[in-house]
Amino acid sequence: MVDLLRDLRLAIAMHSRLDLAFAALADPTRREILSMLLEDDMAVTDVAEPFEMSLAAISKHLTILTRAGLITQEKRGRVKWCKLEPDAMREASVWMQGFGQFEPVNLDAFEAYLAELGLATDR
Amino acid sequence: MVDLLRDLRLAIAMHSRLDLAFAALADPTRREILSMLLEDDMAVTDVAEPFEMSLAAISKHLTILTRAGLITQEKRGRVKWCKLEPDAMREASVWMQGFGQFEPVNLDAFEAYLAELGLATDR
DNA sequence: CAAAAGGTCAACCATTTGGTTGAATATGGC
DNA sequence: GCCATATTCAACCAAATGGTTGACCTTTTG
Repeated sequence: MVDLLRDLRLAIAMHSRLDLAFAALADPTRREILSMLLEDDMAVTDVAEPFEMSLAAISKHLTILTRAGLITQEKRGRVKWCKLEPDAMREASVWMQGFGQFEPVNLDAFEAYLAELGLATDR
Repeated sequence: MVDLLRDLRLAIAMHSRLDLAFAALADPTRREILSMLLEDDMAVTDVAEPFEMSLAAISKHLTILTRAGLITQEKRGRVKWCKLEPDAMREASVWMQGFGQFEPVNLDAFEAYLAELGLATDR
């Protein structure tokens, strides 16, 4: 009975974590931000720079990414640094891989994909 | 120049396709439906049966999954069959795998994960 | 100390989302 | 032909989302 409740809680928690991750990934601005952070950690202002929306909007996006566990933010002085947290994507990735065995993807393919995106990610 | 436009269109299309896929995956009901379809193709009514929401609501969820390309629907007689389309998840999976090399996930792990979900997916 | 820089907060707004209900549109069975 | 079954459509609703602006707080710099 206790186990049942624990499993239920776990299931609910799992659901909501996947909810947060996928919902965070559903927005192109946020995916773009993640791509940027792939290259290096960045300050909030620098993350915002290439976008045409307000700093406040980007700040919100970063909060959503943080709550989803996809990035972490650490304040040093007056600057808040954003850091990619690739582990958080693993859970979602595991969930997805249950649907057909995708052959392990090599980085080359991913880079080719990024290159193909071109304008959108080329920075 | 033509190539530039083509790439731009491609980038936009790519974005929206990923948007649709991730947004579709962000809802627990829809993920649950995908899990169900993992076992077998199902009619809309049968998909709706375990859920506590209206048939119309499930019908909408199925439309969203279809537009995201995650399932296909084929009408035979008065019954509309829903079929998992695992390939559609590959693109999103590829995108995600760019963020850290996840070791190839074995099915056992996924089944263990499903088992752990227990109540939510045990049918 | 005063001013500038880095971020967030709060209030607001339009749009989208996820659900409902009741009517409508096939299709199948008797 | 008629009724039940399978599914969608349309109108509606509450809540969430993604954006804005202006005020605010904190830290650095001159």
